[in-house]
Amino acid sequence: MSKRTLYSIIAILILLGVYSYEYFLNEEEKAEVVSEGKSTKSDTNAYFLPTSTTGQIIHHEGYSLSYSEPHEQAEWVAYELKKSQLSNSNFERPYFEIDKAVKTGAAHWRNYKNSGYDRGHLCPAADRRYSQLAHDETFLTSNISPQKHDFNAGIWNTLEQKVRYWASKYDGVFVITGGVLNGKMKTIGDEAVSVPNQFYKVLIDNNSGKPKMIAFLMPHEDSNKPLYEFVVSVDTLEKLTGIDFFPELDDAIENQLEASSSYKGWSF
DNA sequence: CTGTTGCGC
DNA sequence: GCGCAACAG
Repeated sequence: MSKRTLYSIIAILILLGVYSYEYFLNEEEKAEVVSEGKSTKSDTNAYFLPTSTTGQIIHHEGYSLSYSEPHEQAEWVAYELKKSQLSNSNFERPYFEIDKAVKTGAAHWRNYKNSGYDRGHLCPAADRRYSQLAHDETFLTSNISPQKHDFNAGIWNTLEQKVRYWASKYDGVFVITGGVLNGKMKTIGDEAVSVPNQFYKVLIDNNSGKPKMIAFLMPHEDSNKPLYEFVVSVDTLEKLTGIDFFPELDDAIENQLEASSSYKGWSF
């Protein structure tokens, strides 16, 4: 091997090293931007963003949300729960933090202190256990709504567990959830965080060929009724909230699926 | 799993 | 305010 050839090889190796290093840095920067909620999630077949009635959509690494400043909480939180993301890792509960990506200023956790209400996760911590970052991110106050403890630890928890069951059974589901920010509501704390009178959840499974949907609307109180008694059509929720849940979906399919309050195809 | 409260620093 | 332990449905 000539000296010249040797130098060429060394030069190529150095260039590769520098390139890899820069690529690595870019990846880091991207992750940083996402966690600050500044980037835009690309529209994939698996990612459905509802419309925002507030004009403030924020993207985090593990979920997106639309923040309602008057009510100091999200009007919806949306995320895909893949089967591969289901995890048993048990992270320690971090402290709640103000979501700095909310330009109008997200609520402080102090509003909930001694209020008698739980800091209820909208995107459950248990749905984001595939990484420490994703898990800890669910403890931003933009992902929290005041919930009665009996409700949160009761039927709402049961529903969240059912979502994980479906994510496993159907190889992933897309989830949209929030409180109904309508009508007369009690408020808590100095910042007057609204206490929703109802909570909803909308699911779409687009992994089995033809998409299927199911929606739940629950009064803000615990119940012993079976989950399927709370199934409503997506149309009902859209009328109630003013949110268009699947604007990207083909209109014909959207109309048909959203009108249905049948839970056929969803195994309880 | 879903959470809160109390205590020491 | 943070870290940790104890407790409740």
